[in-house]
Amino acid sequence: MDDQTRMLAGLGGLGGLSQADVGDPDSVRKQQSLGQPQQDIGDILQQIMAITDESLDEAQARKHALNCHRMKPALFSVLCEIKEKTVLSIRGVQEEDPPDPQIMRLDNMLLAEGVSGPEKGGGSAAAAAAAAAAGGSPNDGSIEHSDYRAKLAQIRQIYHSELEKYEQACSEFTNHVMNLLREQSRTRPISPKEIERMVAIIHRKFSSIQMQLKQSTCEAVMILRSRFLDARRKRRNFNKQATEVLNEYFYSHLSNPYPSEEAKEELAKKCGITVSQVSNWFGNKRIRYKKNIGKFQEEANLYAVKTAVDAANVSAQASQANSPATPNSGSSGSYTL
DNA sequence: ACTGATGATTTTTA
DNA sequence: TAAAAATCATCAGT
Repeated sequence: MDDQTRMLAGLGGLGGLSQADVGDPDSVRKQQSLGQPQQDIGDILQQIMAITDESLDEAQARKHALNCHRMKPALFSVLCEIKEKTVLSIRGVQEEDPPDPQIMRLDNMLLAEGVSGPEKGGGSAAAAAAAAAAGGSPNDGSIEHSDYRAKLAQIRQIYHSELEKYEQACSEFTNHVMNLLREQSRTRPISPKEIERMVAIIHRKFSSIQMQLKQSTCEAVMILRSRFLDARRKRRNFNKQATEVLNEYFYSHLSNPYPSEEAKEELAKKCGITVSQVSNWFGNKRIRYKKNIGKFQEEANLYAVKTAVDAANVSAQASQANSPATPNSGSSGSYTL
């Protein structure tokens, strides 16, 4: 409303000015050339207002007539220019969209899990790598992991089909809108920039939908992981010999049961476990021993005897080397009490 | 099913 | 930052 009145006022002012310089011999011609379009504009506006009351066919015909009007291109460019200067300069400024950190995080995770990576090959390779990393001992685990892999593949398949569906819908919709806008841009001042902007808006909407999909996929994978790969859920006790080695070290260093990094490495090697597992074991052992020394007394005595026997064994063997005539050179088992 | 043992993880502390 | 402490989740014997 306000715009309209202002525009009319502006036009009136223009007319007043041109009427003011009467001395100019060109003024008559000017007035004619200005007056003629003004009248045309009025006609055109009236025609436009009338369109709503007419049938579609008629409207179409009129539209065509308008399109063919000699003033149309000029008016159109003016409209475009005005629009460019008002709307776009106001709203089209904050165009930069930084890559959403959240969606990047999700993408990275899905890639790491082998869900969104390259086709089958990458996925199975990742799964195999995960299986190899998780399965410390080669004998067990392959059955559980095949289950895990199957479930992961299922998630992967759902994810991809959904993603494809969204992508297809997005491009379909974008094409539709673009065609519509292009069609309309012949009669309405729509710049390519605006079409671009619209496409960007559509893409943003669809990508937010995609993010939801990614998020739920991530959740599913996490649940699957915690169900199958969380070490606590498939804990295996160390074998007897390993715990024996660890206990031997622990009780023979009872005054300072803190193996150095090198000692841990050696113990890990001896027991067929990792260094961090050795650290865990000593952490658990220290706190549990301290909490209830009485409970561990028997075990402590046992290992004290064992180490003493071993020492004796070693010295015996040493002395045996000195006097090879000594009988009963048998296994350490014969010394156990 | 119940329960103590045990390996792993998380939180607290020095 | 490593160790202590608390806690979790499963194992394994009954």
